[in-house]
Amino acid sequence: MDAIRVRFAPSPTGALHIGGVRTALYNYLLARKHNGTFILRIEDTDQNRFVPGAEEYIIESLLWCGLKPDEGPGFGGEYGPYRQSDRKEIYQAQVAELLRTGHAYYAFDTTEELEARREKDPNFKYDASVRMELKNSLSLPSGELQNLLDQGVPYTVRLKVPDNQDVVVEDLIRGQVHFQSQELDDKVLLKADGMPTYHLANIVDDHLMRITHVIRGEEWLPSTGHHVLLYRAFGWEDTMPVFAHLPLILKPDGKGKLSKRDGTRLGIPVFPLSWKGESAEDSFTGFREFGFDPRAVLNFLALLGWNSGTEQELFSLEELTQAFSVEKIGKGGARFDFDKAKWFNHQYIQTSPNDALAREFRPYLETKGLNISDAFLQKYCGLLKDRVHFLPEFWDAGHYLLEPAVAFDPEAVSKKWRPDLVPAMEGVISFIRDQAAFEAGPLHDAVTQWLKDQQIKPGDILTLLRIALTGAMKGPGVFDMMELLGKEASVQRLERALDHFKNSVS
RNA sequence: GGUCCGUUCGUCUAGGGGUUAGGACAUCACUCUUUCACAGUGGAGACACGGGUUCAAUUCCCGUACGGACUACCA
Repeated sequence: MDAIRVRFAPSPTGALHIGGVRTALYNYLLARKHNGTFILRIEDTDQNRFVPGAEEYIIESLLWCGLKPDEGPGFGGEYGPYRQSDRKEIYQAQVAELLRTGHAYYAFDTTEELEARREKDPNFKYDASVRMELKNSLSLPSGELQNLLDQGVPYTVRLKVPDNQDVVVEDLIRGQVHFQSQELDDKVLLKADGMPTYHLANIVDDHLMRITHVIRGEEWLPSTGHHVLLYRAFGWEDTMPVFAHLPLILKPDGKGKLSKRDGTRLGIPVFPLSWKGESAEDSFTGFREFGFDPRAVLNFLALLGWNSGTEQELFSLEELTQAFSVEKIGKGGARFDFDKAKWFNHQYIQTSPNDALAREFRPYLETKGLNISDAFLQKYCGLLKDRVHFLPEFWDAGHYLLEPAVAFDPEAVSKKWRPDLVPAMEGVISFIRDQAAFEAGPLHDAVTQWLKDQQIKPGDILTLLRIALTGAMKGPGVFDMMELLGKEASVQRLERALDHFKNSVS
């Protein structure tokens, strides 16, 4: 087989949807698996929908996920330019060819005329059945055509869909899909502004860029018949890429495909990176800012509609590459399950080295104005990572260890504190103060032995020590926390807590 | 409306003519942890429906229902 060349071809009309990231991922995986080429192409042929910053956003998103294009705007490559707005002349030349061979024709119908037509007949389709009633180079007397062109009357170029052809698409995921050409309308190929439509541009570019596989969203399946016809019209059918249409990502609840609205509505990210739009309504929190590890995002996305056929759930990008195959992509839409995404991220946090976690968490700390040493923070992250799903939770789960003062939970205190425990508490604090080895293991052994010797019920005291350190009935092991805090800070906390306990009403 | 696509536990899915229909998330219980988590064990939980084909269908075929996408000079 020839070297595989795939492309991810987003349109810079705003933030890149998470479904787009999945499409990019599958393209990337296929390319990597076969030592092929992963190409980024920017489909910016709609000047009205162009959004400044969107292209940068797309690229930053891909890079954050680790999906670096081999070719694309800013990435080099022999088949550029990779931005469709820079390829205008190419499309126009190709359209001229189609016009010459009779596979396309000029159409002078205005948007208003067509709208009026659709209003009269909701089922109106610009196709062979009505072609001759409309204003185009097929229906116009030959002199009239030249006349209009000379006058500079705006026109579009449409595909002349042939009659009675069975168009077959071999889809890697769905098998054969048939279209009857008479059901297909004469799609606009070149718009009045001289820009190509998606249909024209994607065929021309895929051909010229020697794309071997088109992996794209299911929304393109209905127009794939047109695309095949276009390859035929150009005489490129023998090198036509193989198609694979991906199932959609569905809303977490209810019906329909996942939309950006669902993100705001449910308080979950649906974009890789945060995006600031014109309005608050058009601004979103990204997976990155939510505290996701890109590896978890990729892992989650990969399994949304695809699986290896084994029971493995956790995959590195390299493992995904090895295991991936387009044929194993499912056909049905996949519901976006945020709980699963959360679980994936938890897995990555649990297995991340403490220094990496500390490095990633530090920025959150700085927003709180706290300055904590690397050593402390690394140990801290190690102690807490089992109970954290997202990076920012490192704060919620253990902030009492980072802040000087502990806020005591009155309920916990009243549940565990009894005034007759004063001597035992004073005793254990002074015992702890006398310990030379301030490491969790030895400290644990020494204290529990001491409690035993003093005939004090460990349950009474250990929980109080915990409350003293954390303010509540939660958190890492008591002696782990003491080791982290060090003797001085630990004892100080214990003494302060005891004072607090004594003053509490019990 | 038309065209096209889809349908296995609540969710993501494995499987495939004869299986106790497997796993993961979520959920519940228990164990561990003198806390909370993590982890472990166990429970509950699915082949949309109707017809064929077949000795046998969840699996193949056809319908129906339901869902979705598309139906722009947007991608």
